[in-house]
Amino acid sequence: MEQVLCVAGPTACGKTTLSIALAKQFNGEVVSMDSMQIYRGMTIGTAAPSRDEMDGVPHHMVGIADPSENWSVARFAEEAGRCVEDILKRKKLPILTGGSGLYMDAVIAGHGFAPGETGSPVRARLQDELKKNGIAPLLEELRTVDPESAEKLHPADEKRILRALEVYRHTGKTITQHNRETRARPNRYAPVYIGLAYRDRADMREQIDRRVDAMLAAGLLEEVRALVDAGIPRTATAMQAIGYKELLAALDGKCLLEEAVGEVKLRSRQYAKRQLTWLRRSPDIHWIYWEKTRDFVRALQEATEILTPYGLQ
RNA sequence: GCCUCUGUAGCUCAGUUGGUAGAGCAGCGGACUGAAAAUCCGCGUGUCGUUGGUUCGAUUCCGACCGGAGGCA
Repeated sequence: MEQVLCVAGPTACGKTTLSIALAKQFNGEVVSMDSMQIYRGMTIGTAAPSRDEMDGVPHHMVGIADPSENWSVARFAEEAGRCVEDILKRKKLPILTGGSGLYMDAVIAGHGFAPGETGSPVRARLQDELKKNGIAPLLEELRTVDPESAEKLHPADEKRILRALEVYRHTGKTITQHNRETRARPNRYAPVYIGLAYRDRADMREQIDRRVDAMLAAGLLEEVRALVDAGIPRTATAMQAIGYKELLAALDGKCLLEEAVGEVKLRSRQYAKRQLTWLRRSPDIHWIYWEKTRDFVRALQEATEILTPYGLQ
């Protein structure tokens, strides 16, 4: 099985910088594992690497989609999988870098997802039923066809209840069944994980705050305005990105700019916490911890030591 | 200076006709298989401003003091 290098970690922890250094040292190319960096015209708010930062290292899955398109994990994994294949074919090392844990897992597993998509008739129908009758009848329906998942899901978790029913209505097979089958299949790639994180939560918070301020100074507000002017609907998936939905509220006059900025910082650190929760369950990550500040020279050195036993050098 | 209001969790505030207190937000933890920067779940972390008094018992009642807001001068 072919090896890929993964750089994971919560937001604002230096994944981009480290992965570019690693790409240079190991003859690699970066494949972004980020649900929002795929959208064009959102470079400031998603902290997507600029040409300058890339420093000649080829990057994939960044700025490849129009913000009015609604992408999903499934579509992303398919496309990113192609990039990885292409890199391997050219005898280079794929470096999977990004903070969307589910996306990274999906690319490594390479299994595909059960059918269904945003805006499909089946999903629209389900949402309609939810709106009309509430979640209770739908949860009841799920209980009769897939008691296991009905048991596992919290009654308030409407999104997943709908999804479970969607899979069943599409295929006649339960999502429990589907998940069991895909989990049993071997992964498509052999990942080597490097995780970046701050030792101290307070230091991470400071870095996040600094970065949000830097984003504003770099013109985040103008970037958001440009998306609005381009006619991107407020309901677009891209507009759910942190930094965008909050500043949009300020542009709409629903709050002050400084309140919106505070909200961006808050949502960012809550996001970082969720990312850590996701990553903590994986025992295979080799963590590199920042003490107070980010020292990339030391991190690159540590990473190199971590990777040597895997035959990467 | 006098009068009125006010001081309870990190923040905004509820409450206890006297039996040491609880919401929202924040925070912390968890989940996650086609919206994932999304979505969902769990957890109260406290010298009840300080200090005397009354009382079996005071965060609650009374006094003084300290801080804050407003009014009158």
